Amino acid sequence: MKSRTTIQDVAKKAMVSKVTVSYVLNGRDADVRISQETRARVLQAAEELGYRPSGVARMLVNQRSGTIAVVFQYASYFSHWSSFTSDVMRGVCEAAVVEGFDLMLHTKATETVDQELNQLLDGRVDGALVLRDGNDPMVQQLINRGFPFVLFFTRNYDPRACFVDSDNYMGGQIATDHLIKLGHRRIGMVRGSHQSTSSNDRFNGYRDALESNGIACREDHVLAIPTPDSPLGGLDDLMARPDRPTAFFIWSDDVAYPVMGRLKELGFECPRDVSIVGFDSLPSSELCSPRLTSVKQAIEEIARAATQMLVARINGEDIRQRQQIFPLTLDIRSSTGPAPDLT
Amino acid sequence: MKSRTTIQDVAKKAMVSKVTVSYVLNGRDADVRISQETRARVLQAAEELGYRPSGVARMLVNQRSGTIAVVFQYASYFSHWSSFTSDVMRGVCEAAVVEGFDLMLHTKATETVDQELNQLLDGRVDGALVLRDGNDPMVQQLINRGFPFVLFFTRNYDPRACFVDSDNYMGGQIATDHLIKLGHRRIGMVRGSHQSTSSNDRFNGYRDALESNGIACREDHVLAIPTPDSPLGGLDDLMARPDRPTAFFIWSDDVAYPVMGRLKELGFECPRDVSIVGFDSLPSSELCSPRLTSVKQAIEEIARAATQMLVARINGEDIRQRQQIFPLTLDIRSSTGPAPDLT
DNA sequence: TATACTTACTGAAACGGTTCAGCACGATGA
DNA sequence: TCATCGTGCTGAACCGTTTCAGTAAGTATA
Repeated sequence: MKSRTTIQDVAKKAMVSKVTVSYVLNGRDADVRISQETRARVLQAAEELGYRPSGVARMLVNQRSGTIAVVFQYASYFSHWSSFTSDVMRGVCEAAVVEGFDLMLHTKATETVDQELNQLLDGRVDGALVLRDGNDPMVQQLINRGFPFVLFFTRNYDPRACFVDSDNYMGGQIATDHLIKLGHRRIGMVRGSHQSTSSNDRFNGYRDALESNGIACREDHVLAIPTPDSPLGGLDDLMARPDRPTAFFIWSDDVAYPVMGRLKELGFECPRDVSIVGFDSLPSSELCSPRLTSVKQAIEEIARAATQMLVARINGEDIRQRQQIFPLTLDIRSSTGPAPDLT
Repeated sequence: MKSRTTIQDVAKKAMVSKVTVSYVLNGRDADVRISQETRARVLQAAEELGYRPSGVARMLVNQRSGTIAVVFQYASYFSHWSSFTSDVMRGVCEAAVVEGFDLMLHTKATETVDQELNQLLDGRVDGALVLRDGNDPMVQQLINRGFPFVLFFTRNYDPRACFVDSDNYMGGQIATDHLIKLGHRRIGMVRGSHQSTSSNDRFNGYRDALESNGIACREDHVLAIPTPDSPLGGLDDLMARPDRPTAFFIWSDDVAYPVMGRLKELGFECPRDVSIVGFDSLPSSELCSPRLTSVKQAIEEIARAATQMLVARINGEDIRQRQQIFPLTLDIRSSTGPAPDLT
């Protein structure tokens, strides 16, 4: 295991001090003047030795790593690396390249919050993009420490926190409005976790859309997302009732697919008997049959915005707005249609 | 910008030397004995100051970062962060967590190979998982430098190189065999780049399967994957001919979808008029209509295996086998059926 | 001929840890 | 009483850079 070529090696070969090598290689012509001959000698020595400066040593002295961390939820019912995550990463990568930052991934299922914090605070990253729930204990710790981070796809209203999120409330509204306009009056929802802000916001949007149209929001038409324990449990019962929903607004496309599958098995044709609106507008929603109407988040844009906001924080710039909320749009496809006549 | 709490601060507060702090915090009881009182004092001081050791300083002295890089192709017709990439990352993350390594992402579109190398060789990572084509100039550089890395989903037969790959040749074979067994004799292919080993292997498997069944491989039945410039150009012409293929083996599912779409527009029903076999068996292939028969790679497994191999290399273990090749399977769905009678 | 100003370069300290060798002290054994 | 040993701790060197303050020599200015 031969050890790395250091700046000292280059210095010796070029018969100058390592300081000179540093100045030449970093092109700091403004600060220190180096003669052309010396410069050439240094450059050649570096070239011949195949010298690569140690980023680690640099980080240590500069107190800056030029790297940002992306922190994911480490466990969830859905896979970490779904299409959603892909879009997120694309946005983050793009923005990071532009801003000149490298990326670290923190999806590690460490034992304790403390261990996770060690990872983030050990100087290897200048800041973090956090895709955890805004109430995660770790988030509070980061706030208290004054560590530069930006939440995305979630919220935390602490005045010291920054976040970029979709307008989930609006998402619930436009999905529900669309169904109401199609004549549906009994609109069910398959909702996400009660712990998650996004989930609650979507639900509130759904409820308010109903109520502002004079439709009562019925608890018994709201189902929880399936888990390994209770996979679509309530759906069969609900659809067996005479006052069954004629449409569903569903937490996410990933959940909408199996729901559509189950409804078909139960003999309901979509959209003739029941309409479905999903959330995320995954690429697959264009391929499935019927093509799924779905609320679309500007995932890449949000990811880019969050990255830019983080970089601004790292650079100590004044953040004009610490909260950014992006509007949502509805991709109308063929899984939604006029309400059936059930009289 | 208050500077970080250092080991020195803890030492002062606990009234010991920083060496003692280091020993206590690292639990090096075997090497150096510390009294219970001192230990307690140090621990408390560290706790009260909220001390987090600098990973950077550690890396510098240990000459080891506990981090591996994942290097992606920086440009391609397909999106970086497709479902394929998701699966790859899931496998890599899992294995990295188990092995105790952190992850850096290198998808950066740097100007030159040299700049990219700087990134990898600057000591921030102990090794790299490389998802570039095996002939990428960067790969050769890494080999020459003796940098620990493992290629995956591609190959390089240099004896100093390590790789983990799918048996693409076999993939081409089983896809084609399946079609032949269904009675197809005129089987087209939409092939990938001529530069990529995987692509050539798949093609060779396809060709050999044909020929070992007494069917000539016809150049005019082989199309290139669509690019922004020539989107599915040759397909229309090919299908207009009387000796058109009755089946296609297609480079990837991502390409298969638009091909299926176009065939439908041209009035061909799948699988009645034409059968399609894709490659990757994406989740969407279960959702699209008809459900797409597709060759499946053990993506996560390969990613895990590559990660483990890399860690072994980093740890200086003797690598038993520097090449691992994983078999492929065929997910038979409804896009393939008996050959139509075209007489 | 003394003074100031460039030019070209360098020594030493710092960044925040780890490791090695060694030291002071009290207890033990001969 | 002296050598030996174990215990508990520390000084100094080191990892590979950058930065600050300075120095020595040559050149222009007065």
